[in-house]
This record gives sequence, structure tokens and C-alpha cells, in this order.
Amino acid sequence: MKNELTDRQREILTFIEQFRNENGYPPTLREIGRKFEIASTFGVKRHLEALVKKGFINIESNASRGITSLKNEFGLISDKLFQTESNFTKIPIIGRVAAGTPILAIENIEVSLVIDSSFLKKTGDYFALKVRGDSMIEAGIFDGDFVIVSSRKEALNGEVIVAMVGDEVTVKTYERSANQISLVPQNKNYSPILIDGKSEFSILGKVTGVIRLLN
Amino acid sequence: MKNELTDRQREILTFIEQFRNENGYPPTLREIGRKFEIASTFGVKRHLEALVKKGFINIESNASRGITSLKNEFGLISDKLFQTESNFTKIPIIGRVAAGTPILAIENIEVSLVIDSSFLKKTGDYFALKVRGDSMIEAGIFDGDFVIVSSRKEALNGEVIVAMVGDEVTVKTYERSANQISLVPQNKNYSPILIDGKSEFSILGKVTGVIRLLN
DNA sequence: CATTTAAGTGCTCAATTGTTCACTACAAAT
DNA sequence: ATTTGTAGTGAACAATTGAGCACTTAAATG
Repeated sequence: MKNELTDRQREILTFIEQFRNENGYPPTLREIGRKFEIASTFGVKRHLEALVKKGFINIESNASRGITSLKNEFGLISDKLFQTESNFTKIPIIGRVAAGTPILAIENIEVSLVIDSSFLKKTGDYFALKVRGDSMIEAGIFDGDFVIVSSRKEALNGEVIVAMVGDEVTVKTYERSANQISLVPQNKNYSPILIDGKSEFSILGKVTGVIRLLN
Repeated sequence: MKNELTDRQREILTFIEQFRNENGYPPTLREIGRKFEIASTFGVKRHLEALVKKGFINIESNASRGITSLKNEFGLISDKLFQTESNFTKIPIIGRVAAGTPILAIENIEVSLVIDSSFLKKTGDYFALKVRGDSMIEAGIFDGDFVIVSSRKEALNGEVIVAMVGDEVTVKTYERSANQISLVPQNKNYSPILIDGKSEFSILGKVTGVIRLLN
């Protein structure tokens, strides 16, 4: 047996892939059969077994919709993108911004976001944060926006930064005078946060991008 | 009922996501129950119903493993299932758009932009435009921003759309009354564009995302 | 204190789904 | 001529799975 697919098998493999992309779960034997007008589940099953034997899928026994590990005719799809194109950068989205909870715990990283590297300046550490509140709307940063942040510990006047004040993370404009650091909101309804010697304060990074998703 | 998740619901949502990423298909009620030591499928089912009500998942009735359309706490569609192929989507950037006084028509396709597919819905054609002008600043769309546009020919009142008026492309809020279509800027200094029967007018798409790059 | 909401048990039932068997048919290779 | 691989029907069966009900517990709400 050659490890090449017959036309029929290729059709079915393609259908499984499409189905999963559309529905979020693989098809059942009967759903495949309906599509290809195969009346017997056994007919379908043997196609799947052929696909397993040839290494294109795995099937979890006795599990409904138990098709896993899709490959296509060219081999593993999962590796394909990373081999050919490497100009993407994966950015972790740092956990929930709830007051009082530690946010920068690295274990909190649940989701990543991949963006075109051309959006970023140099190589460096980036992370993303979902913004809460409207204190920066005049700078075009709205509640629910994602900000892309370049990690750094210092900032220049006028830059939009992400800072840690006490145990809260905040996005503000950085203003430093002779002996006073101000975190200035871009919204008339809010007042600057003044940093005195006592406050726990640190700069986490500079905002280098904003992403907003609408419905 | 608030649309926020309880701890239990978040745990379960996270588990579903992980399960799907590991296995390629969503878990059954009992598989979820086994994980969390919930003996009754009914207990699990009501968690899922809560997640549906709050808009984090959809469930296909009577379908095994019928959980679809995962969102996570950030509102992103969890697309790791499709990591195999299209974790990224290539979007053509088309010319520029007048967001102030309409200036530019569609130029040539310059560049493409690659973004994480979780930013997009699964279906549909997308393109991107670079916005010129400040007529939409109150909607958080600034001069120089990129808007991601889902191609469509119709719109609902209040949606931010990209439209063609004459031979110029513009980004505005769509407002339709009995017999009048208005393209409303989000900036007090500008007036709506009124579409009469004579104008050549067509909707190019709906703005589904905004990307801003800062220095 | 009554009510609501979240969380769960134990159970039954019906629908969905995977497994398996016997049999047919055809083309290609040994 | 016989085997092998592919492709299918039809039916029966068992396991998995989702749906639903009555009832319980606990915490929060008002």
C-alpha cells in the first residue's frame, strides 16, 4: 500500500478539515456519509481507517467525533507556516486587569496574539494588555482596546506608558518634572496620578500599538 | 445576570479550550464532569448554558461534542484548533481612505498585513485601509490608523462603515432614515454627508478592527 | 426571613454515534 | 487465476452522549 491518497480519500480528508474549521468539531461518520452519499457508516469508516493507516489522521476509539491530528497531502500543516515564514511575533496577553490581583504573574499568560513583525520596532520584549476604563480616550485608547507594549523601565516625557502603581497596572501619559512624576490621563474627567516617594511605582513599558476589535 | 463569568465557569471554559487544543475536538458533558468531579451531566450542562447565555460559547443541540465558537475572557475567538493552517490571515491593504474631506480613491494594493485569525470572524473577505483625516476621532479612529474591514454591501444603523461616494472612499458611521442615508463623521467639526438619489454610493464594508502603530 | 443564583446529585430516557458482520462489485497487481 | 485494495449496501447492536426532571445545599441578595 502506497501512502498516497486516492481521490475519494482526499475528498473526505478535505471535507473533514473544512467541517472542523466551520464547526469547531470534527464530523461524525454519518455526517461524512451524508455529504458523500455513502449510505453505510461502514463505508465511511473504512475510508477513515485508510486515512489512519496512511498517517493523515488519528481516531480515538469509541469517541464521537474522535478524529484528531489532521495532516494534509503535503504533510503536517501545523509546522508549515513556521517553517516558511518567520516574520511573526508572538505576544503574550497578560492576565486580567482586576484591581488588587497580581497581574504580571507569568503563569497568568493564557492567550497569545500573533502579529506581523513589521508592526514592531526592533526585537525586544513585548506584551499586550486589555485596557479597562476610559481614562485615555482622548489619546484614542478606549475601554476594551488591546495595547501592545514594549517592555522597558524608563520613559520620556509625553510617551504613553504602562506602569505599575501599588499593585495596579495603569496606562497613562508619562510626565516627569524636576522632582515629580505624573501619570497623566487623556480625559478631562480624570486627574493625574502623582507619584511621591512612598508609592510603589515602576514602569512596565511603552505603548507601541493599539488594537481594537469591533463587532 | 452579569455577563461576567464565575470562577467555576471560567475554569470550565478554560478546560474546554485546553481540551480542544489537545484533542482536536471539544469535550462531552461527562468528560467535563469527570475533570471537575461533577457527577451529574445536568450540573455540567447548566454551566455550559450559562456560558452560552453570557456569549462565550455556542452549542449545537443534540450534537455530541457540539461546543462551538469559543471566546475567552478577552473576547477573542480561540482559534488554536485551526492553528494547523490558518492561524494567520493575510489582508490586503488597499490605498488610503479619506476620513476627513474625502480625498482619495482606491489606489493600488500596496502591501498585505498579516494578523492573528482570532481577530477575525471565520468567514468573509477582509481588507485593510489606512485612514487619513480626523473625522472619526471621537470613535477612536485617528489619522494614520489602519482599519480592518469586512466586505459587505449593506449595513445597520450606527455601524462604522467604509463607503464609496462618487469615486472617493470614506469611513463614517452609517445612519439610514426613511428615505435618506447619512454618513456621519464622529467629530463635531464635520457635517454628515447626505446621500441623495443622484450620488453614486455603495457600501464597501464594515469596520471590524482598528490598528494603530505608535513610535 | 424570603428570594434568588450558583452548584450539584441521581436518575431516566431518547438520540446520536461508533463498531461489526455478511455480502456485492470492480480494477490492478501477482 | 487469485489476491489485494478500493468502494459500497444493509442491518443489528452496544456505547456514548445530550436532554430533562425532582430534589438538595450553600451563599448572596434584598
